[in-house]
Amino acid sequence: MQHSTLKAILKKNGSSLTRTRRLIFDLLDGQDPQSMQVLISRAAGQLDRATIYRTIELFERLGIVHRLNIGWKYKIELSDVFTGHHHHLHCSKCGKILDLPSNPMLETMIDTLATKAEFAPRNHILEIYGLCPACKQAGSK
Amino acid sequence: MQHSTLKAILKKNGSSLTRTRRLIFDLLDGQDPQSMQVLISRAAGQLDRATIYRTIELFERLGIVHRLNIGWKYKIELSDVFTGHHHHLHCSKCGKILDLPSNPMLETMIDTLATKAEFAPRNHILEIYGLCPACKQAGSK
DNA sequence: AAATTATTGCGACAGATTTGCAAATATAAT
DNA sequence: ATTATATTTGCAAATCTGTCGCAATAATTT
Ligand SMILES: [Mn+2]
Ligand SMILES: [Mn+2]
Ligand SMILES: [Zn+2]
Ligand SMILES: [Zn+2]
Repeated sequence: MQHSTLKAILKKNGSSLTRTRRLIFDLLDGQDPQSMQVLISRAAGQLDRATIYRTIELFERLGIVHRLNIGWKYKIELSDVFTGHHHHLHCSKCGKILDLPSNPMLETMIDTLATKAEFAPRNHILEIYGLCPACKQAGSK
Repeated sequence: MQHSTLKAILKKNGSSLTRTRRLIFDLLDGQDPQSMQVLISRAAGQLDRATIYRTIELFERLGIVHRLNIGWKYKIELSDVFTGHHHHLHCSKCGKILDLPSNPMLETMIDTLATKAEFAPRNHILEIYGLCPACKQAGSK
């Protein structure tokens, strides 16, 4: 639904919005973070593996997506530009990843702490691990 | 310098502190987070690749080390037990990784926000990206 | 010391990511 | 619209990363 923004970002960097790129964007839009393997299999028959890697690399370079590490592997999700800034709650039991909307107090505190350390913060990633509501329930029976 | 703590953790889990394990621990002690490739090359001639992977896996399982997300790779550092809980400031320019000591207010706020979302937080990772003091200076000349 | 158990090295291997290059597409110039 | 130019994609091969089975070594127990 944000193809115009996507196109603008690409154009600004001298690239164009091709069928391939729209397809990959759509695979990510509105979904949980996706692994490369899932993206590759969802695009099977339409796109080559190498193209997907190259496109994700391009998207990351232009700030369209970013990578999240999940244990050993990583997953891809659209960047804050498309989703709004948020953090993640990772359930250690069922593996689900929930979004935690950003909180102004928290954001301010993070920037303040970094600044006090003479650092110039630009952005950050906060991943919280624990039990999701469902698994927390199940555990306390 | 914390070989006794290391030995205790290993013993508690039915493993022993071998020369190999002490060597890998020492490669991590006091250093910035290390990539597997660096660990492997630093131990070249002394330890096999497979042994290093197996040892890091063991260390992680026992909470001796943990993995850190750096872009789409990861690096290893000693866990909070040895370093104290802290976060990281990543310089986007020179690549340096600085430690940011944990702050009680921040920790509380993170746990509170997760709890409000019906989640049971156990731990978290906060990585801040931006410019380190040196690069910030250089940029504003 | 002998027996038992844990640890390590050494291939071989499977999966993930990258690369070179030719074919296909898109964009710019007649 | 056609031709020239630059970008993008697919395909196959190469490389890198992490894993596994198994025999050799080292540590622990009897
Ligand atoms: Mn998200
Ligand atoms: Mn650190
Ligand atoms: Zn869960
Ligand atoms: Zn720097």
